[in-house]
Amino acid sequence: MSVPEFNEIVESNDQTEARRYHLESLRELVGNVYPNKFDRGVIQDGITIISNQKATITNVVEFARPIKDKHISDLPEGEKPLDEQRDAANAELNGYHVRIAGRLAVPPRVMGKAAFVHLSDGVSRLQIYARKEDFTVLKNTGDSRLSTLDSWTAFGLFDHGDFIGVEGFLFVTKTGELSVHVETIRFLAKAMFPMPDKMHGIADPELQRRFRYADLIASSLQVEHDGLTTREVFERRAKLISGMRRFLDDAGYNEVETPMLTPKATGAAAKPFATHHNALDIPLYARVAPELYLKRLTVGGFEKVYELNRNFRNEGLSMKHNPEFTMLEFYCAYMDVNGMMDFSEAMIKESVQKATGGSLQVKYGENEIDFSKFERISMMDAVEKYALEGRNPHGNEGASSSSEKDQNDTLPTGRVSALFEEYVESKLIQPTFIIDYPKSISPLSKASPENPNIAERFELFINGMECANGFSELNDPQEQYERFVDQMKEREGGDEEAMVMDEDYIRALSYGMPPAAGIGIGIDRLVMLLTNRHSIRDVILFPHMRPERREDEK
RNA sequence: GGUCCGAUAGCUCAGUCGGUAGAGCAAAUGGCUUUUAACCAUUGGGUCGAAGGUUCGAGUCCUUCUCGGAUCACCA
Repeated sequence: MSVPEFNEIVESNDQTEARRYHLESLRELVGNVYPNKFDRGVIQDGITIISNQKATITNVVEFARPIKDKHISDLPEGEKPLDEQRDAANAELNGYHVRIAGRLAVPPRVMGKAAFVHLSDGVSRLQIYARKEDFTVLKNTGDSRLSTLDSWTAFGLFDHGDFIGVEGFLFVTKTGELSVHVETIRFLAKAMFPMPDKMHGIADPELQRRFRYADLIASSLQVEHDGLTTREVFERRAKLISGMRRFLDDAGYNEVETPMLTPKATGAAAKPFATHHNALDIPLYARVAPELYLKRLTVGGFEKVYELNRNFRNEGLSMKHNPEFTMLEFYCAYMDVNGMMDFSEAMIKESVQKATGGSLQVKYGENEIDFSKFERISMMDAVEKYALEGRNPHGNEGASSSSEKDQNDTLPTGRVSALFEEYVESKLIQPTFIIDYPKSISPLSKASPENPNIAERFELFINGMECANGFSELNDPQEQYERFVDQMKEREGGDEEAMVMDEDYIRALSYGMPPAAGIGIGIDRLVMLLTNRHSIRDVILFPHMRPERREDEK
């Protein structure tokens, strides 16, 4: 196997050569060009107010803003503050020393004997102002510092994207922008590659996903953008997930982790990834769902239990499908499907608000999705409402619609679910629970007490996408055994996705499982809705891509 | 897997009817001590995704391939 040269990875061109030259020149001036740490802080009168890890650029900007606003506020666009306003602000701001660190968010604007540049911590940016013969660069090897002349030379070797740490005092410029008047600078790390285009970021979706780090840099350095930046998408994703965790924790749920590598791929109708354990010499499968493990835990006495983690399905990729995706599954003892719909609706509403910053309405493409109300409609009624438009689902002209409900148990379920998938799903834009599923397509679900052919099961559709799936859990081991046998028959009949017999699960149910309801919520799809992203690959940091191939391997 | 679209400088993109390869940003050099998409001047930078074909001549037309996007079928 041939190992590529460093210069093949960091491709040599005029951009990288310039940066390489700057790096070597800096090494001669400051010694170690990749120092191990930099202490940050905000200091007044020699007393540290905000120290070290908390003194991000964002925190420093938030700290200084009210001080500036006291003297200069509501400045109209393009207007400069009055001299006396600025003097008053600076009289106070100059008393604060700050040590901040960040990435050069722009190429330095050097004007002969003074320079401006913005530093970014990924969220906020803060301008620094360095004046020739007015600051020094600290050496990173030894305790000494450069002469002011060498310091100015070193400053000229900083590139857009480098990391530096600076110490200085706060002030506002003539244009009213909060800035740091630099006294000392420490070089922290070099960017060998040029930064993404400041106006357009990374435009090619392949490169956005393949080089997500560069895409994230672009979203913090880009000057203007429409909608959420890539960074904001993943911040919103994190807020949704933490909102859900908090909601469940507060409701008394236990978070657990069940096996990712399982001897049997069960719990969902899906094709698994297969692997092999060498020491045990057995096949293992990446899990397709944690469902049966979580229900074993309800047998074991965890009345409320959840797992928020990845599932793996060896199926096609699409706008809505990634080989690994994140699912929240939870189970609650003594609850039925109706209680579960109530609870999960409340949970989704609250965590959507946490994610959006309070709003229950989000724009998704042409649609506005309103999370404030969730409709509930049976699959049969949905088919009548959206698909048949007056025709009856049996194909018998003249049958009245009132009699159709009574005939649910005699309907060919294949026809209903086919009609549903073909005509109804795409019309379910607003959050809608579809209820009353045919039992035959719900092998882990309990039957309705009113109708033995209907499963107490629901799926939540939003913008035509299935976002959640829940039911009253089947806890009769004998019936579960028979359902597994039926599944195995379908498997033998050629259905690769039909479930396999899980003997230990039957054994677990035979110890007694309380009545319970459960749900699985597709987190990625929910994040798509909340961030107006139309491909699941845009809400997964590192989605699956074909591996890169080098020229000599082709 | 089917269909449609795309790949040109480090980045974002033009490139007309087949006739000398272009711009902005970025880079380099010089100027500028409150700029902010800094500005002014100068300079360098190209295997036009790959291979083959048609042609006097191909970024442009044709074929095949690679990668990506959109869309359809299966999956959540």
